[in-house]
Amino acid sequence: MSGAVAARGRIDKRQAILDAAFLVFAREGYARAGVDVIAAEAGVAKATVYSHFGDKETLLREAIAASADQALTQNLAVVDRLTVRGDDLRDTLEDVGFRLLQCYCADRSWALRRLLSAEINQFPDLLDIVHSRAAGRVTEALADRLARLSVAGHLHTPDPVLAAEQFVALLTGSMDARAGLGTRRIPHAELRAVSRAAVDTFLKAFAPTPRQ
Amino acid sequence: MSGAVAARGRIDKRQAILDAAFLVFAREGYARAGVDVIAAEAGVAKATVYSHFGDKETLLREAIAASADQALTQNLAVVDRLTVRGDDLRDTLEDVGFRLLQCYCADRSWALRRLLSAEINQFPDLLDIVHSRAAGRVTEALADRLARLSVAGHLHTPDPVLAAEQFVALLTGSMDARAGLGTRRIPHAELRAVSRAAVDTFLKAFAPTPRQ
DNA sequence: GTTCTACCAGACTCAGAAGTCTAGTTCGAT
DNA sequence: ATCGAACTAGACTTCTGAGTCTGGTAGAAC
Repeated sequence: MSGAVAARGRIDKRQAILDAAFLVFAREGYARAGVDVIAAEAGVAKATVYSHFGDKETLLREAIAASADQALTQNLAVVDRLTVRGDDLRDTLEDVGFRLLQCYCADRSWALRRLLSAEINQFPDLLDIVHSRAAGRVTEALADRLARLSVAGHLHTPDPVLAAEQFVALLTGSMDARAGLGTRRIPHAELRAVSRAAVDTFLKAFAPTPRQ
Repeated sequence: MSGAVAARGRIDKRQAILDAAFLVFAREGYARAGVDVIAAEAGVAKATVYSHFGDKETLLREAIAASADQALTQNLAVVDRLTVRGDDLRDTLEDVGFRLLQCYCADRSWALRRLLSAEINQFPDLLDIVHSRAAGRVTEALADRLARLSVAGHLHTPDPVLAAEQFVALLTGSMDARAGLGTRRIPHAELRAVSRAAVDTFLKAFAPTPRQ
């Protein structure tokens, strides 16, 4: 007699609540979001939400932390592809750039950044939650890869951290305007073009031999 | 007997309300912000706010529009400094970059971007209000200047719009992380360093003679 | 079978805030 | 002097939403 929703058993209600909470918080903002709406969206009673998380504020923090963890995982998986294979470095960079842009432009990524911007004044600790779990580490990991490429002679980056920052900047710098803060959908072809342009400029600045 | 506040007469209550509204909206977010708080901050009765703007939503739009206008003016004034004088182009670019960063990192700028991010889902038209008045036009104006510099032989930018986008990206790309979305204060020296690094990379990519 | 735990549906309390209304005040113009 | 427009202080209505509580159900452990 159990409905399709409850069929999975009693486990991972928690995860369902976190997902629904992030969705609703992102859509409506913290203040407008109703806990009853979140509960309904998660297919759960309001009291269950409170028994799991205590109050709305805690729910926000946990939902954001979970979302940041998820984003970090995806980003690191992309950065891991940046290895010195037999292929052309330019192609590899363009591919990694494109995939990073896909991560950056995912709905959940925009939602996370918007939500963070929105609530940073009320909950300053959200910054640390997200930064320790996502933003900072990606640049760091990227810097590691660039440093390796430098050592191997494929790049010339005296300051790998700066190079990583600028690579990410060239990729994502124009996306806020292009994507209307996530309200406009961007075609893959445009992401490829942006990545190509970014790699173009990046390699002009950091190619090992100052040729051409 | 009139207090110092009311001494200026009945005029420009409107502007005081707009300023206070932006301040409070930015600090608390649209939903949390109380119209009575805004009125108090503006040194005005709540009824006066309603007689001027009708409702809270209109007040938000007008406050954001006014703030965007202000930001645009400041940014354009900076871009106007990008001319081909006798000086070194690098110095000029670094100066313009530094000043653009100062605009970007002004409290009101962070507040505007955060507020826009926060309310973009509830009020999608805010995007057009701000974009038509600010973000888009700055890159445009910058592209014009870069095109001129190209024609004069000081730069090599086949696509001035792309070059302008990338210049801005190199400048501002790392500021979100550095400034903690505007919660951390950034020393001038760091802004100068970021500008120098950006111009470095920019010139490597777009200098007219592919020398060195 | 009993019991314990997690859950559900919904009623309930309480606080805060939008927007309205009233009565009185100040200022400029005629 | 007086009239009208803009303003003030604050009471008032109404609604929304956080968090609590109650009574009842389902499944798992024993």
